[in-house]
Amino acid sequence: MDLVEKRRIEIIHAAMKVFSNNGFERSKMETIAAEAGIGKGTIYGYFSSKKELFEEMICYNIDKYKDELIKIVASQQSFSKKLAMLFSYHANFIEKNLDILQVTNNSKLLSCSMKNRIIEEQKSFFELIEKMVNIGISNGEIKDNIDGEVAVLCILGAINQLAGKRIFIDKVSADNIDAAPLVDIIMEGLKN
Amino acid sequence: MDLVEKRRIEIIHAAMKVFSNNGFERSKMETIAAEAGIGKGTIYGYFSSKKELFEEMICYNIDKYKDELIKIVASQQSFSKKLAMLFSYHANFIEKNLDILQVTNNSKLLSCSMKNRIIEEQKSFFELIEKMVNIGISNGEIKDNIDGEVAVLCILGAINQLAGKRIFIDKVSADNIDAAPLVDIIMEGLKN
Amino acid sequence: MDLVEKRRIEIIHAAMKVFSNNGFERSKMETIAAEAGIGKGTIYGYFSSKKELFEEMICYNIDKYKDELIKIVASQQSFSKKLAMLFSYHANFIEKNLDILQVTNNSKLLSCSMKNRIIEEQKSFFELIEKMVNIGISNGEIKDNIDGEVAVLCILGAINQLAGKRIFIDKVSADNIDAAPLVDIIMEGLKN
Amino acid sequence: MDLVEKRRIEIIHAAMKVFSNNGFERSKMETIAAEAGIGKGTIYGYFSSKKELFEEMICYNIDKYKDELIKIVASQQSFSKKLAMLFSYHANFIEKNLDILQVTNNSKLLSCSMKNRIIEEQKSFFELIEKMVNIGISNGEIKDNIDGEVAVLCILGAINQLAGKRIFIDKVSADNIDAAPLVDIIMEGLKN
DNA sequence: CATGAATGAGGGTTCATTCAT
DNA sequence: AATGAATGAACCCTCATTCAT
Repeated sequence: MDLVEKRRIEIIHAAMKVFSNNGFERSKMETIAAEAGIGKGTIYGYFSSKKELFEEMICYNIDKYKDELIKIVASQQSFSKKLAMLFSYHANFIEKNLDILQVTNNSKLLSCSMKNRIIEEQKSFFELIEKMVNIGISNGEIKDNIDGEVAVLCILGAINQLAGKRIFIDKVSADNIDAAPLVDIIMEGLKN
Repeated sequence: MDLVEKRRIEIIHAAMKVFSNNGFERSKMETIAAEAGIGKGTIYGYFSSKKELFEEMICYNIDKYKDELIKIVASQQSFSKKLAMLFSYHANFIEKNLDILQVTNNSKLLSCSMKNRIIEEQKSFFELIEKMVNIGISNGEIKDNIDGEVAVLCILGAINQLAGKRIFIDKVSADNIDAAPLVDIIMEGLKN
Repeated sequence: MDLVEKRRIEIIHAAMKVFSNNGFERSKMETIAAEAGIGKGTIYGYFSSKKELFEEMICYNIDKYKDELIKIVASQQSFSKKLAMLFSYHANFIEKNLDILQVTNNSKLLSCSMKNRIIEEQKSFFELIEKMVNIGISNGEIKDNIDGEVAVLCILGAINQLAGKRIFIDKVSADNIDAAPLVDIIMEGLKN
Repeated sequence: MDLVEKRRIEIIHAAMKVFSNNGFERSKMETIAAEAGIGKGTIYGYFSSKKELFEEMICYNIDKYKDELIKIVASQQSFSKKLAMLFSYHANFIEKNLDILQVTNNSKLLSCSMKNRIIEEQKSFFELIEKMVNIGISNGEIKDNIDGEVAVLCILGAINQLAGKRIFIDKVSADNIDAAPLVDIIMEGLKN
C-alpha cells in the first residue's frame, strides 16, 4: 500500500473514533489529529476539509461493510445461519466502527453527491439482504409469499436495535451477544 | 394552562422543527426564534440555554410519545392490531416530531442527568411494549417461550426501520404506509 | 442618517486607518474593531466579510473623492487655480484617507465586479480632469494641441508623487505643502 | 559568478514574478519555489525567510534600476532625449519587474533598516534625476529658476502614471508606448 | 416582558518554517 | 545540498449568550 494511502487510512481510523464519539460538529480537527498522533495541519495534506474527511470516512466504512456483507450473502449456509452471521458481523462493526444504518442522520452536512452516493449504497445493502432472502425462498427455507423489502427492513431494524441496545446501553461486547433469540423470532414469528 | 407554559410549548414546537431538520449543532437559536415568531433573546426568558431547550424538547417528546403508548398497550385489541396501531403511531410521530429511538445518538451533548433520564424513559418504553407482549402471551396470542426483551427490540427495530425508510427515503407520508406486511412477518416469521 | 449607516461609516473609518497603515492582509478584523471601539463580531453585523469591508471602504473613498473633484472641475476659476485646488485636495485626501490612485495595486484581492468598478471609477476621475483640461483649452488658457489624456496622467502623476513625497517621506502636513512650483512646472514646462 | 549567487538570482527572479503578481502576503513560498523549479525547502538554503527574500529582491531591483539610471543621466544626449530614454526604461522595468516607485507602500513589512535603505535609495534616484535636470540647466536647455526637487517629482510622477496606465490598464506593451506627448508636456507645459 | 445589537470564545484552515531522509 | 511531509501559530468567521432599551 502506498505510503500516502496508509496515512489516509490512519487518519480515517482516528476520525472514526472521534466522529462516532462526538458527532461531526463537536469533533475538532485538533482532536482527530491528536488521536492520529499527528499535527493538526497534517490532516489537510491528505483531506481538503473536515467535511471531506467525514465523507471519506463514511465511504471507507460503507466499502468495508459491503465487502463482508457480500461474503455472508454468498456463503453456503442456511438462511438462519447467515442471519446469525449477519448479526454478529453487524454488532462487531458498529462496536468498532460506526452505525452504518444511521449515517443518513448526518446527511444534512454531506455534499449532495455524497448524500446520493450513501443512499445508493444503502439501497445496495438492502438489495444484498433481499438477495439473501430470495436465496432462502428458492431453497425452500423461507415462505414465498413474503414481501421481500419489508423482510429486509425488519431484519436490519431488529439486528441494529438489538446490537445497539446490547453494546451501547447494556455495555455487552459484540462477541458476547446471543443472536439465537433474535434469529428465532425472525424465523418463527411471535404467534402462538 | 399557564401563559408561560403556553409560550414554552410554542418554543418547543419551533425547536422540534428546527432541531429535527438540522440537528443540534447546526440549529441556531435565531432560527428557532424566527420559527416561533419571537425575538432571539426571548427564548432565554423561558429556557436557560440551547442545551436546556434541547433537553426539554426531548422530554416533551418522550412524554407525548409515552402517553399514547400507554393507551395503545392498554387498549382492548388483539396483539396484531396493537402492533399495527403502534406502527402507525410511531410513523406519524417520527414524521412530525423526531426519531425518539435515535436521540441517544445525540446523548453526547446531553447533561448526565438527562442522559440517564432518557435511558430510563427508553427502558420504560421497552417495558411498556414488553407488557404488551406479555398480555399477548397470557391471551394465548403469542408463544410463551419467547425472549420478551428481544421481542421488544425486534418489534421496535423493525417498526423504526420500515417507517424511516418509507418516510425519509421513499418520501411516503406516514398515513399511507401499509403496516400489514410488517405485522405479518413479526407474527408469522419468515420460515416456510 | 440611519443608525445602521452611521455605524457602517464608523467602521469604514476605522478600516481606513488600519488598512492604509498595514495593507489588507496584515490588517486584522480585531484591530479594526478595536480601532472602532467595538467587538470583533460586531463588524459582521454590518459587513459580511473582511473583503466586503475592504471593498466598501474603497467605494466610500472613491465616492467621497469624486464628489469634491466634480466641484473643483466645475468651479469658476482659472485652470492654474483649479490645479492648485486639486493638489491641495488630493494631498489632504491621501493624508487622511488612502491613496486613491494606488488602490489598483491591491486589485488582486478584489472581487471581479469591484475590480471593474474601480477601473471605471478611475476612468471617470481621468475624464473629469480631462474635462478640466478641455475647459482650459476652450478658455484659451491651455494650448489646443495637447494630448488630453497624457496631460491628465502627467497632472495626476505629478500631484500624487509630490504629495506622497511631502507627506510620507518629508512628514510635511498636507496644508503646508507649497503647490506653486508644481503648478508652475505643469503650466510653463521645463524648457528654457 | 558563484554557483550559490547564481541560484540566489534565479530564486530572486522567480520571486519577482510571483511577488509582483500577487503582492507579498498572497505569494506562497511554494509558488516561488515552483516558479524557480526547485523544492520549497531549498529556498531556505539561500534566504533565511520570506521577508529576507522579499527585501533582497527589492535591493536587487533597486540596484539594477540605478545602474541603468546612471548611464542615462551620464549619456551625451539632450535633456528631452534623456527624458524619453528614462520613460522607455522605466516602462520596461515596471512591466517586467516591479513598480520601483511604489515599494514604499509595502514598507510596513520591511525591516527598519531596509525601510531606511530604500528611502535612501529613492533619494539617490531623485538626486540622479535632479543631476540630470541640473545638467539641462547648465546646458541652457532648461530654465534656471526651476525648483529642481519638484521638477524631479513631476517627471517621475508623470512617467510612472503614464507607464502604469498604458501597461496595466490599457494593456499596451512597454515598447509600444509613445513617450513624445509626455516629453512635450513636461518640456513645454500646458499654458497657451 | 420582549428585543436584537453587541460580544468574544472557539474552531476550521492556511502557510512559513523545520528537519528527517 | 535538496526535498517536501509535518507542524502549529495565526486569523477569519460563527453563533450562543447577554443586556440596554
